[in-house]
Amino acid sequence: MVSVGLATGRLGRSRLARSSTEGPGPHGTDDPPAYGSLGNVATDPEPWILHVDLDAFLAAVEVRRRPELRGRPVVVGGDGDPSRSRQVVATASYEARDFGVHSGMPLARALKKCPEAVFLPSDRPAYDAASAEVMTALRSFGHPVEVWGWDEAVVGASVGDPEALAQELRAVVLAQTGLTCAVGIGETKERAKMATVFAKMSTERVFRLSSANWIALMGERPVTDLWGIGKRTGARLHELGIGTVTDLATADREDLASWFGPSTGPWLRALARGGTSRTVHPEERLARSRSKQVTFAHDLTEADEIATRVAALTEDVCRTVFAEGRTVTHVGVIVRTSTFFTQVKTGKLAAPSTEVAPVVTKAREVLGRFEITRPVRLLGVRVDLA
DNA sequence: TCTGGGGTCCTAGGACCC
DNA sequence: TCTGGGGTCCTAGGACCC
Repeated sequence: MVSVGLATGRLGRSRLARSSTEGPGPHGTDDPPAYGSLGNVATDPEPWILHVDLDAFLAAVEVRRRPELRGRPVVVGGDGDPSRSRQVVATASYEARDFGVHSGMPLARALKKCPEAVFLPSDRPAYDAASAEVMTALRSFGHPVEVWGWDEAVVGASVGDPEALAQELRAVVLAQTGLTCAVGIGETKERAKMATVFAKMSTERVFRLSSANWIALMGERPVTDLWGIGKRTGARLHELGIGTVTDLATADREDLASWFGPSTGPWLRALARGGTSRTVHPEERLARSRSKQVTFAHDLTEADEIATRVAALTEDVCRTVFAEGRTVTHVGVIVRTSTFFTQVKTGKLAAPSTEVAPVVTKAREVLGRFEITRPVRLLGVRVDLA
C-alpha cells in the first residue's frame, strides 16, 4: 500500500544488511544474529523474524472510528474530494479494492470505478496515534520491535513455534486496537517481509518463508517479486539474461558487481537467496532529512510566486525540524514542471544552522540555479539534518 | 491511469589537492 | 610542466519503498 506521509521512512535498505562479501558469518551472513547464535548449541531455538503488516491501515483506522462505514468501500486520500484533480488514493479498503480501486490511483478515477465509495481526507495525526497503539501492543510481548512506518513492524523472537507467536501477536493487536494484520515469518527480515505476501492471501493470515521452502516458492518467480527489486532493476536484469529468482541467486558475483556496483551487485544476489538481515533494531532512529512538497491545483508561472512558495515551504520544514531540536546542514529544492519533468538541486549551508533565515536564503539561492521554462506543477523543499 | 507526499540509500562524475 | 594516481568533498540523478 501507499501511505500518505509515512511518519518515518525507515524502509529503505538502511536497516538491511548490505555486505559486499555475503559472508562469512554464523549463517553465511555478516550481519550478526540478534539472538542466541553466539555460543550456539544444538538445543537452541531458532531465531525468527516476524513481519507484521496491518490491513488497509488508513482505511481501517477510519472505519474504526466510524463503525457505520464497516463493510462499505472506503477510500482515503488527498483532501477527500474526488472531484478535485491531482490527488490520489492513499489506501482503499478491501471492499473498495474489489471495485478495482488501489493506491496511487487518481481520486477521480476511483470515483468512476466505485461511485458509492466513501471518500475521506488523510488525517495524519489519527494515523500517528493508531500506529503508536499498535506498536505498544506489539512491544507488550517483550520481544524487540523495529518500527517500519505506520503500518509495519518487525519482531525478533527465539521461539520454537513462531506461528503460535504470530497468532498471539495478531490477537493482541486486534484486542487492543481493533485492527487486523497479517504476519510473515522467516529467518531474515527479507524473507519475513516476502512471507507476508503469502500471509495476506492465506486464511490463517500467517505464513512462513524459510530456507526449507524458499526456492520451491520463490525460485521460478520473476526477480521483481523480490522486495527491493523494482521495475527498473528488473528490466536491467532481464536484459542480462536474469529473469527468475533462481537465475539471480546463481548469477556470477563478479558480473553482478560490475553491472550494479560493488555494493548493489552482491546485495541483489543475497536478496535472491533470501536476504541476510537478522538484527532487529528496536531503538528509534533519527531522521536524516525532512521534506515538504506540494502539487498545486493550478500550475505556477510567476517567478515571484514560485520564490515566495519556496520560502514558505522552507520556513515550514524548518519549524518542524527546529522544534525537534535538529540542525540543518543542506537544503534541497524540488521543481516539477507541467511536463512532469522533475529536478532536485541542493546546496550546503555555510555552517550547520538552527535558524530559519540562513536556510531560506540558501533555498532561494538554490532555486535561482533552476532554469524554469515551463509552468510549475510541484515545489518541494528538503533539508538534510546533522 | 495526466500521474501525491515523505523518506532512505547508492552511484557517478567533476573539482580540488597532494 | 605535453601530465599519473589516489583521496575527499560535493552535487545530480536514480531506484525503491510505504
